[in-house]
Amino acid sequence: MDSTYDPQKIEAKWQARWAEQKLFESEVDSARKKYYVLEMLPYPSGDIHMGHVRNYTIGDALARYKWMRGLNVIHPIGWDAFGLPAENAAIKNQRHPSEFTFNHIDRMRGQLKRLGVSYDWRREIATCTPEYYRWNQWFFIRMFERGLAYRKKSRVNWCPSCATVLANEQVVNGCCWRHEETPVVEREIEQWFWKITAYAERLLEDMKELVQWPERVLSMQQNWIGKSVGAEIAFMVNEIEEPLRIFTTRVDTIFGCTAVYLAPDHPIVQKLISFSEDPEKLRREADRVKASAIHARVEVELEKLGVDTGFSARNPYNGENVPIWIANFVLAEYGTGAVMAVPAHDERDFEFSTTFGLPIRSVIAPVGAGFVPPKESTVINVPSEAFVEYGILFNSGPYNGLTSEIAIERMTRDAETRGFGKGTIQYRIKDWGISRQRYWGTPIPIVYCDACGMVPVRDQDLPVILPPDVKLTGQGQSPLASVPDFVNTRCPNCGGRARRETDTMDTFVDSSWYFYRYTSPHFSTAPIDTEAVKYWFPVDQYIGGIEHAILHLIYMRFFTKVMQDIGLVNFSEPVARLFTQGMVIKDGAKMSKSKGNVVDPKEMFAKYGADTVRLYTLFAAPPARDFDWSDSGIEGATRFLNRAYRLVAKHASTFPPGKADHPKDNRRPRWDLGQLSSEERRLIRKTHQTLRHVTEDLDGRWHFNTDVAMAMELVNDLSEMEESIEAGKVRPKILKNSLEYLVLMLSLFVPHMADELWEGLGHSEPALRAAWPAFDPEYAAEDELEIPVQVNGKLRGRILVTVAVGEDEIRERAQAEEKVAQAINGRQIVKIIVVPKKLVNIVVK
RNA sequence: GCGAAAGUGGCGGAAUUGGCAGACGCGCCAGACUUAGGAUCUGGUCCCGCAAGGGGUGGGGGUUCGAAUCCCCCCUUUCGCACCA
Repeated sequence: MDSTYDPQKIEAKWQARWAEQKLFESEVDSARKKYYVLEMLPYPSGDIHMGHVRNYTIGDALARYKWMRGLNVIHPIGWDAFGLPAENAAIKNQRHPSEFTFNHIDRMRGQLKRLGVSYDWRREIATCTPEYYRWNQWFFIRMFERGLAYRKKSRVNWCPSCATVLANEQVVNGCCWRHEETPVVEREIEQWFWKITAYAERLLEDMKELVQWPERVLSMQQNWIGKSVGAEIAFMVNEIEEPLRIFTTRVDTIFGCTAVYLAPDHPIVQKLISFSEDPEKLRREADRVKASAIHARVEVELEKLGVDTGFSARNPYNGENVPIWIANFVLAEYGTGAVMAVPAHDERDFEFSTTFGLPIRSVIAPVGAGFVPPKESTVINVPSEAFVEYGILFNSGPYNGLTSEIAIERMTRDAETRGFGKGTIQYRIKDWGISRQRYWGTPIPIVYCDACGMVPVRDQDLPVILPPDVKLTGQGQSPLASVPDFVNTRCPNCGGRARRETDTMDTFVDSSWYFYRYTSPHFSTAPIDTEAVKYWFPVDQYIGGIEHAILHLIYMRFFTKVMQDIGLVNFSEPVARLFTQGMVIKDGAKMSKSKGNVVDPKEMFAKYGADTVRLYTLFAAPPARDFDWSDSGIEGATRFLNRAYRLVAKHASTFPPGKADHPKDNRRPRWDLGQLSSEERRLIRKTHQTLRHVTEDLDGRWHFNTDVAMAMELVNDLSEMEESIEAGKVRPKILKNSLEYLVLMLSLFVPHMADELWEGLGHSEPALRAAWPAFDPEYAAEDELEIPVQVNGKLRGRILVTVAVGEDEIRERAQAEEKVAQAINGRQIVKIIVVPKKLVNIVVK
């Protein structure tokens, strides 16, 4: 072993050896307990960035720890390889997207190997290969068969300059991201949807199982699904005798209804216009309201705007006629697209009514305010603001005096028995639109036949291969439509002439089930090998960025529920524990090319080595928080590694050579603390304290920065003890034991350097094959701890006590009593209460 | 506006359940070794004070022998949702 640290040499050596020894390869083994560590698969953008480094370093530390704890660990990686950037690059350079994609994968794979992450590379997948995407198509067909995949007309963002469809993310301030001057227009085209709304309730319900997910992610998902319980009530439009359904969560306020508002896009609007006395005028005004609503998607704050249609609707509860307005703030896509206006008890209605001079009628009184409801039911109050809480009903006919809760229940029931309404549940979540008018994605396996209609491709004809020769222009609709050989086909049903669907799937489909595929990446008769999934699932730990809190992490849950219904899996949630790491920022902003604050991992590997980059990444901040990169901070990390390496290497050379393989179980040498020199005691204590900290932290808290800090302290202590060690005050056996434990701990964070040192200490196998040593509570106890002493409840200073944590409380007490007796010289002790590490409470006479 | 999280030195951050605030590292200061230092090593580094001592965890109040930690009010920041009826 060299006496100085040469990361480039060491890292190349160990990466080669790990691969040679197949160190990270694992197989189903029902005799052993498994552990599935998963990190979110990267998009092959060309080079890994610091966010990747952080993500994979966290996962790697965990995987290595679980391995050393004796678990059968699966730790896979793959590529989210379809998507827009490759297609855009292809358009620009007139090359094929696969060329970019596979080039990028090769580069990034090399960089991940350079980082030394413990992946089982045999399980690598790329979602753009037919072997993978054929199963996307298989899932599509299963969805189609179950009525979960359907087609409907839907709005898309269309850039007139590009002459193509834009994803929502490509719309910037209402304009195209490539043509900042060109406003995006809406177009209606037929698109495929997956009925995730059918699973809304289960997605909510099963959150109960996700006890190890961050609260933040769950509340974001809950918000996104947006369940609200309410009622649909039909008002009758008097002039055309047609019912108009509104949705409300507050049917108890309906006696305070003074108008009905329609969304500008509500279907009945056109009808009202045509029946209007002055259709031209109403149309003009309706268009004006509509235009302001569209404008609102760009603006932050929308000024409320509306127009009275001149029509009126009958409130079924009290027979009262109220005007029908078109209002710009009513959403067509939520509920029924029509709402009742209760200005006294809704802030938006209140604002609208005061602006347009509509009447305001209170019908709910605050509970317990000593409020006496007015006897006259015609009284119109004019409050200064909307009262939106639940309360007691008045001015509400037969429902007067009821609480809101009871009234909602009873009024909903009455609506049902009298036939003008019903209780309903609304969700904010919408069906998942999966069609993309793009080339670089999974072809949708549907054929259109004039005779048979929409027919799914037969399973045995999958995959529908993405044709390689396509002229990508970025203009017009789906590129696949321009390939006659692809489009023209035979109907799977009748054999007649037919056309293929030319849209491709959203890439979120790819990432919704990729982690199943890792367990049997080459399985050829089904998307997954159910035996392998049975063994490896659920994912024990999933690690990734918070930016996927909603889309990916909901789609993934949805997919698993569908798979459960198909009978592919026998559980409903795929991920037991989720961890969302913070972002990597520099100079106060997220690293990005446009900001010019990017730190390239490649350069860091070349300058410092992978271990230094890993150590710094873990040390600079707890993984859950954002991490602010500092160029001088990493210098500290490399300094530490140099020091640690030299220290261990120097001592290692003094130990007699010989076979000294670490035991496969976690037995450890034991010493009688009383027989040791104080230096030996100090070293053993520090070592076991560090071990305890690191062990407990990896088992749950995940503040790896403090683990690294503890390891630094241990190295600092060893340096300070250098003279005593040279003077022979610490026996080699004890010193070597401490150094070994130090190296095993370091192997989680800086595996290459640790393996080099581990070998230097006489071990023939990598540290990963060693058992994680158990800390000894007695050794890990604080030595001579200073503890506050209270006498009769008053603080009386501090004493030094030896406290053992855990097991033997008697010993703690005996020692404490003796010392305390000395401390309070001679007074009679009635009672002593010892709280280890915290407080000695003494009662004296 | 609603919801969530967070406010600790010059900086990143420590302080498992209330118990020595500032671990560990960066930076800075001084020194050693050096032709040299952006290498390495040693010492110092919350504030006031020569010192004894006192003050100090966004601000104000409270509970407690004891509060960065628990409770109430206020301020600030970040993130998510933003007319969802």
